[in-house]
Amino acid sequence: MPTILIVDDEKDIRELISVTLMREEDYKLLEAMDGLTALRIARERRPDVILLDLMLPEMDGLTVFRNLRDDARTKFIPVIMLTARGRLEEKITGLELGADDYMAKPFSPKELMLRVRNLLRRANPNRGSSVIVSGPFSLDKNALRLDLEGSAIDLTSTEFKLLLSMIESPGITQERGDLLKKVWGYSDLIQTRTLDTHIKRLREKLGQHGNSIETVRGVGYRFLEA
Amino acid sequence: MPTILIVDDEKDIRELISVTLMREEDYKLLEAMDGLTALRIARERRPDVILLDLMLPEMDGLTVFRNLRDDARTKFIPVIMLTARGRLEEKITGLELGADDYMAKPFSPKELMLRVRNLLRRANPNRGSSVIVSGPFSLDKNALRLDLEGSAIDLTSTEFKLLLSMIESPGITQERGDLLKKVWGYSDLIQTRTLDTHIKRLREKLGQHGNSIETVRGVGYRFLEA
DNA sequence: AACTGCTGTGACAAAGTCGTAACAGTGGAG
DNA sequence: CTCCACTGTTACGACTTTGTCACAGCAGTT
Repeated sequence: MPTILIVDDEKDIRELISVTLMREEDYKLLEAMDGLTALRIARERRPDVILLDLMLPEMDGLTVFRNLRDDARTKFIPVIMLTARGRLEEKITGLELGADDYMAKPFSPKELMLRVRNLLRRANPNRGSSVIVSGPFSLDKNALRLDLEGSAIDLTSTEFKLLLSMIESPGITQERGDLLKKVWGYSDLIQTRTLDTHIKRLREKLGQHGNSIETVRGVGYRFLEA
Repeated sequence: MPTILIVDDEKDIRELISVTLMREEDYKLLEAMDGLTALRIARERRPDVILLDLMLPEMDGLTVFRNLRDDARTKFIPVIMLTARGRLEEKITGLELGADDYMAKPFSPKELMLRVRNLLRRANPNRGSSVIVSGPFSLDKNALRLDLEGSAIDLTSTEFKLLLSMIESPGITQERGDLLKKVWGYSDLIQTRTLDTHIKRLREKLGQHGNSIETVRGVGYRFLEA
């Protein structure tokens, strides 16, 4: 079910949107009333679409938007900006910054529906399954890249496969034999330090998060859940 | 039969929920009216799902929830939070803390049914099976780790296997020969002090709970049930 | 009390495991 | 071709785990 995050400090608007959306399709709705909360929710729940009002207390909408785009976890979530009719400058700035759509209040329910559906349709195929997220880690299978707290870390393909194998089942210990088979295609029996070496290289690249990879002596390694 | 714990101080709500749930499926229901009782029941009976109202006398729902998550015995029990409609902050906090679902009162019976069934389906297969619990002990097969009253104790793989062999049938005496066969693969006849040595090391690591392992002179050892 | 068989304990050596550095082979990019 | 990042392998030190032994202590019996 698609998840939609609504960011607006006016309760009426939030309810109007909820009602409008829910009338025709099944969505999961999240709501935030201020920018900081919105950013937090966006990072943690990773909605499929964000409806972002530009008039917010404290942190204004454009700033929220920039923050969304600067963080790997939320970089690709489509955003529809909302604002009072006629504030042309904001509109221009917003679209310049890369907002995916823009709506002036008051908007018609039908229009809202259409825009949301539109974004959902075009947004999903690209990403979704190719990005795996766990805590501050975000693995992009296509780019073979790891984003850690927003900054990119290049991994070699072996390192990537290794990390992926562990991160796919966080908290579960992967036995040495299993990892060797999965990543290298070796049979279980083999006696080698290759695995250890690559674990070491991974830990180095993960920096302070290196200890997310835990050694389970006599068994293997496991990735700690966030 | 799945067990469900209802935590709410309003009798009406508890009854409403009971009636709703029992109408369609067979559940075993437990009830608690305050946080402390809820925690105790949760630890002792280990329900499959907990319905937790956030408005409770004395200890509030979020605190109860944190306590549930901090204790290895209840860490993985899915929780559905209940609260009066519109208390958005609580909802956000709850979900942030890792609540598995959330419902605003008043809720429709059908919705309740669906969410409970949903959680039951998805909760157990993944994680449940790897953790074995007995009294204050909680063995995590994945981490080869023992949680004793919430704090972690590292065990070597031999110690782990040994403890597991005994804890799987609490109260039943395991003969020396059986343990040697199970843990070490030795034949029964062998004469060795190895078993005793490892029992000793286990008792040491268990600290004050070391006497949960009882010697049955001339036969073997047994793990006392809580 | 003395005896006897079983258990607990501390010490130790052997085996096993892990992390690390160094090195060499490989293949692709320029 | 040359360079270089990537990879697998080896050697080695540090540390942990394990099994064994000798012996002290204990429980139940006589």
